[in-house]
Amino acid sequence: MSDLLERLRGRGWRMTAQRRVVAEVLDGDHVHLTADEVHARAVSRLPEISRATVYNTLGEMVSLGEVLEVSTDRRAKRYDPNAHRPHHHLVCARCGAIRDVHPAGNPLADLPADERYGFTVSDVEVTYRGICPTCAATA
Amino acid sequence: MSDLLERLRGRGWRMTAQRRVVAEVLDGDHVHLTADEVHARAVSRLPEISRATVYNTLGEMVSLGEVLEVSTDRRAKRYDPNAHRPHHHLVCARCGAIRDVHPAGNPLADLPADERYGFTVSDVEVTYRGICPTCAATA
DNA sequence: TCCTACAATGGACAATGTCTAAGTCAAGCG
DNA sequence: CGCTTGACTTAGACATTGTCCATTGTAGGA
Repeated sequence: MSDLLERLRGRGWRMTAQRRVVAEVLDGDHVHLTADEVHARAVSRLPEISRATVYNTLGEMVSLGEVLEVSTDRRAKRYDPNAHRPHHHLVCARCGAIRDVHPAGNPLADLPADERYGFTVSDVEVTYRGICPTCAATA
Repeated sequence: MSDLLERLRGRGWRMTAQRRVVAEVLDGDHVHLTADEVHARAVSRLPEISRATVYNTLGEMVSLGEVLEVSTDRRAKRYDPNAHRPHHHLVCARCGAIRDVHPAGNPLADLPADERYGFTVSDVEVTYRGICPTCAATA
């Protein structure tokens, strides 16, 4: 049984077949799926699930802090079930493949006070870009 | 006369009224405009300019490396004429305001070899998020 | 089992960006 | 200066991603 599903259940979520399927798809393999990819996989298990429900469910999981939204390009948002280990992302500029990475150092500390313009800075997001080995081989 | 315009001219660009207007709008004040905002401002100087031309022109300036594309949210891409000074961005989570910032340190060096998964990493993009003073005041 | 509030549905709508076919024009050339 | 030509512009259709809403369905408690 899925950890993600367990955590959601423990928060008093009303459990429905749709929500179960979305959680299972997300938790299944730790790739970073788009909402439409989640929908496609969910449909194969529960054919009548609607697109709106998938969007709603993903949005709720993000609000609950159980799933992270990742936007590495200007295309679709991606959903990352690995919300409880802070991490950043490494993206292939050619094929869009994404890996979680854990850089050393704390970029938040690297932003001096005189570069904060009075903002209350609470979060930082780091995206590394490059070419993955597969794309490099077929260059 | 605009620096940006000068640089573009020096690259053998065919100079048209439309391209001139787009370059002037971008270079005018160093905010980070969306494509549609650029279009709106361009229209006020050259009423018959089309949306497609603005998109095309911005895309060409990005390809030439004279302008940077910035995607800080899921909404529109923004265009940053400050392409020749490397920098990162600080974004207000509430109103979307963007400031250029220059953090200390080099995040590229913070990614150890065993976290690179064979990628050739060439670039890193850092987005700080927080609340700007204006939004904090009206909270 | 029945109720009721919460969830799901599907289809319209919105925002952003891309493409295409046809017309227009900048700039080099004679 | 006036052609010629191919690059540029245009308008609008189309694509993608995401949101909204009114209606229908259902989980879970009494």
